[in-house]
Amino acid sequence: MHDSDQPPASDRPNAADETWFDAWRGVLFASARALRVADQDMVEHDGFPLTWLDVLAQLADAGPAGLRMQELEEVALFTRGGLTRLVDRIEAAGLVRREPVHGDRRGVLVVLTDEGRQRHDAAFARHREVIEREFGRRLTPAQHRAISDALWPFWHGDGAATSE
Amino acid sequence: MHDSDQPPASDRPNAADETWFDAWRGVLFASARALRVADQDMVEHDGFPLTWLDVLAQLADAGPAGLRMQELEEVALFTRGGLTRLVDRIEAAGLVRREPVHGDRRGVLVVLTDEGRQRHDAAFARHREVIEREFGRRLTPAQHRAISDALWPFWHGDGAATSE
DNA sequence: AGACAGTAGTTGTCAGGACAGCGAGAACTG
DNA sequence: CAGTTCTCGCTGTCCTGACAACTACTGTCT
Repeated sequence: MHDSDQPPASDRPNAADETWFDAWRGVLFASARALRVADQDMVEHDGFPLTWLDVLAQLADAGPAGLRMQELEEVALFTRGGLTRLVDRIEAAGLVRREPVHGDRRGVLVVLTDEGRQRHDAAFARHREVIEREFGRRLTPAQHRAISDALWPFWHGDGAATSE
Repeated sequence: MHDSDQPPASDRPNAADETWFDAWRGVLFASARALRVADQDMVEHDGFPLTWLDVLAQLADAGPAGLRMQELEEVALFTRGGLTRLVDRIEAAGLVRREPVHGDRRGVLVVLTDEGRQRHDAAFARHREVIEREFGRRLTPAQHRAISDALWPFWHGDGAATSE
């Protein structure tokens, strides 16, 4: 947020100690920009926001058995709390349904409906295209590799989920 | 969000067409994780959230003349709308004050107070430390360089600010 | 079995962000 | 200089996310 007019790191090799901050800024801006565009696009074309895709994608990955609220909350990227109402909305739209858990009457199983799966598939395909356009195509394959390798630990366990 | 258990891109060089998606995921998770930790830390230690720092930092960069609401909205990273109430809160906390614009009675100039500058400096210093810990120290200098160079266009003009 | 702690999910309540509409003022036009 | 249009920031209203009770149920311990 500061020093916004400095040249890229490659132009000032003496500032090695500060380079991490430029890297951070890049990550921050790239994600903020792409997410905003992707969210707008999804609301416009699919009729629901990115948070819904987050939930639907987890359920699509989980298979036909669905997921319990608790499991869903653990794996979802955006929503840390307030999952109840989010699922309420998605259920009201008919993309998901709640079922009792066999053997635990406290629990609730969230399952994709047929329409939910279709809408997810369509939205996810479109989402990939948007991200590819807003992010992927702006970089070279070598850059993809470099970023992917460097940032891989952040989404592969590593305590990335909740806290330290 | 899918394929969450695959090895990193470096382990499956044949999937070159898909590597951008892993890079995206890395960017997404890295920023989400660091931002969440940073926001929590800031609320806890500085008493205000990251959105305030965003505003304060822009004002600190802008110099003693301050910024008009409109300019502030253009450069702020997080807040797209609703800047009025955000500035209301920051003003109520005494970190900022509104002044009339000489020669345009519609406009409002937002200026840092002395306390605002002090609080900004402290919060920003701490914020850097948190980001360095949560992001910087997890990567090598070479990786910082690679990411910084690749993602630099996203925050350096390029239409990265608001829309296409 | 009865008491007790732990777990699962929902609900109440409130703060923050999104969006549309508003009035005041400025700029442009004839 | 009157009329129109545009800009600037504020306000009303709704929607979503955060946090804290609260209910229902499970499991354990004696």
